Amino acid sequence: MDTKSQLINTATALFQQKGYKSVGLNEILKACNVTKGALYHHFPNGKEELLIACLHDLNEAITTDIKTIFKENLSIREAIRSMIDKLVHDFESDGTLSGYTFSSMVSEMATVSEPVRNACSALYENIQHIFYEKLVTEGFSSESASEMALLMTASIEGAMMLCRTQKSTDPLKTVAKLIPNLLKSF
Amino acid sequence: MDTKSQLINTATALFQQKGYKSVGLNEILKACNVTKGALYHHFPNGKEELLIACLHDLNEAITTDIKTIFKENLSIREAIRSMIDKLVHDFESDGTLSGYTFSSMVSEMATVSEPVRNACSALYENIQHIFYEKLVTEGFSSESASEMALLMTASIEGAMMLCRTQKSTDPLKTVAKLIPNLLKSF
DNA sequence: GTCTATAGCTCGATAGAC
DNA sequence: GTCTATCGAGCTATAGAC
Repeated sequence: MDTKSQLINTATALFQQKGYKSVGLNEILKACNVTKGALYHHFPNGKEELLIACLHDLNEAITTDIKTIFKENLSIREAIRSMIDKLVHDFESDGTLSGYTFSSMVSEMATVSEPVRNACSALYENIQHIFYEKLVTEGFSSESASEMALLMTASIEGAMMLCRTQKSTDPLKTVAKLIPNLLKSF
Repeated sequence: MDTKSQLINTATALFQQKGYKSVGLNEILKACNVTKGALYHHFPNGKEELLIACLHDLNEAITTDIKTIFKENLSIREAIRSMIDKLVHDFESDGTLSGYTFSSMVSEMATVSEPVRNACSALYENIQHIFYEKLVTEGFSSESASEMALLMTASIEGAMMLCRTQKSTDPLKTVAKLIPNLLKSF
């Protein structure tokens, strides 16, 4: 793998685990055996540029990931369930919440850097849009679909936060169990 | 107000806005005209001890706040609505999300410091417990009530995250609108 | 209980050789 | 494109006078 991708992959994982400010450049560089000179060659604007690259990368990864799941599962109920199963499985296997979460980046940087806030905003919008489209093909009205997509995104992201504080996957499991009920309520 | 409370109040607001690591001790001290010596007199273990004090303080503030709202509003639907109205109003008036959110503290510190993670965990549990009790008095079964309390907490916290990225209060408003539907679905 | 001064460290970023 | 050496700023924390 080329140096640039290596940096992005390592940094993304570390940022998701510990947050943006908690991870120093030296830690990233050491983890993937790259030197400072190489980093600043690929990212002349330094750490923040690297973060934005990570967010763009994450955007593509998450989008294709969710789309694949949605293609393999006919109903949205099954799709959501297998999506959350994947998050739960990842969390249980490596102990870190790396999946579709970037709350650490959002809450640290959204109030501080506009470019970062925009990248995060685009990411959430993409996720919601995938949910939205699936819901519309299942017969939801445009308005209901966009509201539901928002609620699903929010409750999953919020559940990940609870998982992190509790060191448990129960919150995600509960949300997964309840989402079908929500869909019924429309 | 005494120095200690002053430090806690100022630090809490700044941590909520910018996150834990983004706020330096100097910034806090300057904002409330206190010197380093005074800080380390009240919090010998430094910044992290101050953070934990902020979380405990926030815990009490949020708990009494929500309990008051729940006393004034008979149905849980009205209570949730007026609770979220308050969050929306605060966000729109001062532009920062200071309300019942500490996601920045969670995502930065939960994986790094156990004492902080425990304080955050206790805070989420308290909030959920207040919801839970209200739901039980409204006739929900114990199991349904605790599931719903979790879903409500998660979706509200997730919605705040979306509000921050979008610089808009719409996500919170949408969630407020949908929660009654959720309650119906049980 | 509060002040100043400063230690000691890590950070992100830069310069210049190769 | 990658390396090392280094800068200057900012950080948390400490020491000691008052």
